[in-house]
Parts: sequence; structure tokens; C-alpha cells
Amino acid sequence: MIDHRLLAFEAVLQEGSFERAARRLALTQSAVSQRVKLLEAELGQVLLVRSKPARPTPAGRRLLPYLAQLRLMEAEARRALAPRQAHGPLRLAVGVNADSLATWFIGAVAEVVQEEGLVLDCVVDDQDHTHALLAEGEVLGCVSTRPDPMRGCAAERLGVMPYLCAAAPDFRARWFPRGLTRNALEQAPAIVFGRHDDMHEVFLRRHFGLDAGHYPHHVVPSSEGFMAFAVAGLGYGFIPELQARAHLARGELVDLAPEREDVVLYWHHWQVQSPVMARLAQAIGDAAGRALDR
Amino acid sequence: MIDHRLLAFEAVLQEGSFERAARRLALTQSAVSQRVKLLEAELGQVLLVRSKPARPTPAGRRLLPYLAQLRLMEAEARRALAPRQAHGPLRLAVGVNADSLATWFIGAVAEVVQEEGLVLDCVVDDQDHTHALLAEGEVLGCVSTRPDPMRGCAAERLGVMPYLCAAAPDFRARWFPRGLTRNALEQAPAIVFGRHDDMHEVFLRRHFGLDAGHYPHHVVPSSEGFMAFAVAGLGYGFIPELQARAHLARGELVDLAPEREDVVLYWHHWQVQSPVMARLAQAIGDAAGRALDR
DNA sequence: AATTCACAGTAGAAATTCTGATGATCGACC
DNA sequence: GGTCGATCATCAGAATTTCTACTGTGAATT
Repeated sequence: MIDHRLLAFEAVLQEGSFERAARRLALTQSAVSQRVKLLEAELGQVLLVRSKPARPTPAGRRLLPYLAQLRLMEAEARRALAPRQAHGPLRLAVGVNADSLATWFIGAVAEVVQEEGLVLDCVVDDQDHTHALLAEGEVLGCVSTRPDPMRGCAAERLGVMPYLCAAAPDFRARWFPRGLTRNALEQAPAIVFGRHDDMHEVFLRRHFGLDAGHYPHHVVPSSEGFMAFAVAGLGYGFIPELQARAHLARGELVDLAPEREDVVLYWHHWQVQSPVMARLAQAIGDAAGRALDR
Repeated sequence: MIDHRLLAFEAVLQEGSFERAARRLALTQSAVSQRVKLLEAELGQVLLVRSKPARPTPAGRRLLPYLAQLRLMEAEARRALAPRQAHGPLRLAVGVNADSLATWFIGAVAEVVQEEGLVLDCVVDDQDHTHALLAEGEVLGCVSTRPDPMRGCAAERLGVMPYLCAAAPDFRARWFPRGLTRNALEQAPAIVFGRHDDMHEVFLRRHFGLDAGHYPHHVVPSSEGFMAFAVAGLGYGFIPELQARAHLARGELVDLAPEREDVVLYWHHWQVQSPVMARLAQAIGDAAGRALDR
């Protein structure tokens, strides 16, 4: 139902080349080439940079969000027409930061997902990176730390997610026998989530005047992995209070510092919304209100 | 860019028959018939009742809003790609009640319309009827008195529009020498806006216990006409305070009763929004905040 | 310089979609 | 109750679009 030419354009981007796009669409490379050319002619803009892998031109990039919205709208229209038929569940791509996914997010969306028969396509990335996913139309909504919405989007404040500095008890005994001192912090192996993750650095700089890069650290881009690292006594790091709570209670982790690093989360979404997206946003807002601090 | 079959379906509805739709689309009747049939087959639903004029089935009706949204999105996408090119201005259909249009509405949208290069398609109807226009996809947003949004839509409170009971001074002297009495009200010719307009009845019932239909009344479905009727001394009726103000000052009208009939207005819109719709909603909200009471 | 790779272009084949003719259905009217 | 007029469905073939198979070109690789 969506224009063939748009689908070809999208496939080339996702597959990286005309040939693989053709394979996916069960066409020849030539046909894909023609479709894309036609689309470019109609819009009067070059949409693809023919490199490997193929990349969108600025114009092409601006087209992507509309494609995602088109998809959603088509799916919605079909549901509105034949609500009880199984069209295959509606697939919604959303960007979530790993810690939200590991803590409050699933509970937040569970009910809506069930009732509306959705399939969520959770794209996990760092807090601030989820925003880029939205800009490129890869997701229709995302949890982000950025407060300002892009043009065409809206943002709602979800709440504050406090992180605490934690480690296994024996890790503390070994590395921080006298508490968090500048010296100890320069030696003790930290755990950070990912490359874009600057919470640890901010903490070290703010409270101990330590500069970036001057501390040994594991990089563990997985919420569960992060936790497991900490519990295993391999390092110390910032863990969402929500997630740490049970482990603290069981004595597997200890709280190293009174300070909390607060991360303010926002729900960003294209204003397509559609009934389902509106419900989802509502549910996320509600659940965040319950799970997060103000 | 929008699916041919959808366009055929729409044209048949707008023109009332397959033949005229074919003429508009520069096709044969046969082609239109085939397109519609194809669409119906794809969706697994009959969309059109083949009567004269052709009407949508319930399924067809549910499809209409999506068509309107599709249109908007396509226009938006084109603008996003080539902002400076003149694509022909973006056409936005909005439902407005006559009194808003005659008073605050134009000022509210003027700036956005200019800056974004829009063409507004104002559909004027009674306060509550504008809602139906939204449901059928005829408009993308509307000013209505209904507070509750439909599924897939959102509603924002704009403010209160107070109406006062007014007439020309000589009309008062002639019909209401002793003020508004039950007897006089049963005799004096009222002016009401339209068939769906129940403000006058509500007023008579609430304050004087008069039943519906027991008063003579002109029906004048035009805001200016309504005003002219009143100024000419042909009747009395409820006029927006905003609109009456100048006439009261000039002595052309007098205020007949201390009571005000308050109409609460809401802005309803499909959640497509799109950047332009978002700006429009913002502007309308702002202007309403200035022009209307809380 | 030769080779490989990836996309553009072209001609004819295939598929789609249109036209024009015909048939079915329904209501109006005599 | 039959006929006419109007309107939509259906069908076969024409027209158009879109695809495939193949060739050409330029850039990267060796």
C-alpha cells in the first residue's frame, strides 16, 4: 500500500546496497535502481549517496521519519477497518536506554502491548543516542535525557532516575578500605556502560576533581552484564537505584557514596501518535510517574 | 504519491458517483470501478454503498480520516525536502464555529498562516457539528464545544466564550418595556443561529421555565447576518460578547439581561499534527488564551 | 594495467491498468 | 407490467507501466 519507490529507497538504505535491496524485495538490481531514480525525479532531490554502504543524502534523511509514520498510519488504518482480524500484530519501534529497559520500562508498556496486540521493537542505546534514532525515523518514540523536542516531535518529562555508586562488599574492602578517596579512585577499576556514557566521569570530576580518562574502567554495554560485573566484584559503578535495591538488600552490593547521580528522562515521540501511540505514551508516562522520582 | 485506489475511493464519495469521479480523475468509469474494487478486495471490506449519491459504508467512513492525514503527511514531507520551493501552499481544512470565525479565530491563525504559507479551508458549522467533520476526516482540526476527544484525536481547552442577550434599543422599548418577562419572551421574536443551536432554549428554560418551541424565532445561520438582524431591531438573541462590544458602545445594541451564557471551546485535532499542525494548535491556543475568558 | 565491484542504462518481456463495449440492476414513468 | 434511462460491473483487448536480462561505465583493488 505504501509507494513502491519509497520502499525501494528504504530497502537500499537498510541493506546498504542496491543489489541486496533487490534480493530482499525479490527484484532485480535494475528494478531497484529504476524505482529509486523515479522517486528522486519526482521529488527533485537526490536521496541516496551511492557509496558502500549506501547512505542517505540530507534530503533522504529528512524523508525517513515520514516513511516510519506512513508505516504506522497504514497499520492503524487497517486496524480501524477490521479490528478483530489478526493482521499480524502492529510493530512499533521504540528507543529505550538499557537501564530503563532493565527496570521500569517493561512493566510500563506490558498492559498496552497486551491489550492492543503490539509487537515492540526495542532499540537499545545510550540515553542520548536514542534521540538520533528518532531523528532518522528508526523509531517512533524514545526515552531520552534530552529535554527539548525536535521539530515535528513532542517531549514529555517522565521523571528522575537516581543512580547510586555501588560495588560488591569484597570489592569495597579491597579497593576502598578508607572509602572513596582520590587515590583509590584512580586505581580501582570502574564499570561504565558505553562509550557515550559520561555519568562516571561527571561524578569523578564533580566530587573529586579527577580528569577524564584517568581511571581504569571496563566497558560493559549491557544492563545485566553491568550488574553481573559489579556483583562479581570486578568493579564499581553507577547502577540505577531501582535495579540495585534487591542486591543491596541481599548484601551482594553495597552503597559506596551518599551521592546520587540523577538522570532526568523524557519521552520523545513523533506527533503522528495515532491512537496506539497515544495510549503507549500515556502508559509510559503513568508508569514512569510511579517508578521514578519527581 | 498516494495510492491510486484510495484517490478513486475518495473521488467517488466527493462526486457522488463513479462516472463523475472518473471525469474528475480523467479516467473511464470502468477504471474507477476497478480501482475501488481492488481496494475493497485488498482491505477485505466493502467501502462504498452504491446508491445515488454514493455513500461510504461504516468501514469506508473509518478510512476517510486516514486519507486526510495521508494528504497532510505527504505535503509535509515534500516541504521538509525542499522547503523553499513553492509546492503550492499547504491546504489545511479546519472546522470552526461561525462565531469564533467572526471574532478571534482569524487573528489567532493569521501569523502562522502567513509564515508557513498555508491555505486554510475553513468549514463553518455549528459548535457541536464541527466534531462530526473531524470524525469523517473532512477537517484535520476543529473548534468544538465537546470536551472529550475521539479515539485518535486530542482536545485542548481553549477558554470560555461568553454570550450576552442583546437587541436594538427600540426593540427593547417595543417588546420588553418591563424587562424580560415570561409573557414578553413568549411573544418577542428571537434570533437563533441554526437548527442545532440550543443556547436560546437552554436560556429560556433555565431562567424562565419556558419550554422548547414556544417562542417565535428567526433562524439566521450567519454570524454577520445574525448581528445585522439584531441591529435592525428584528429580534433579540445571544451574541458573543466579543462581537457585541463595539455595537453596545455605539448604542446600536443594548444588553437585555445580566446573565451570560458561557460556551467552553476546545480545539480538537487528529494526532497527526505534523510540525505545521502543531504550530497551528499552539497559535490557536495562545490567541484563545488572550481573546477568551478562562 | 587488469580485475572486480557496484550502479546506470536499454530493449524487449511481463504485468498491470486502462478503454470501450456489453450486460445487469434499479427506479421512474407511461 | 413493460420500457426507458441511468448507473455500475464485467470482459477482452489496447496502452502503459514496470520488470528482467544484458551491457556499459567508473571507482576501488591488486
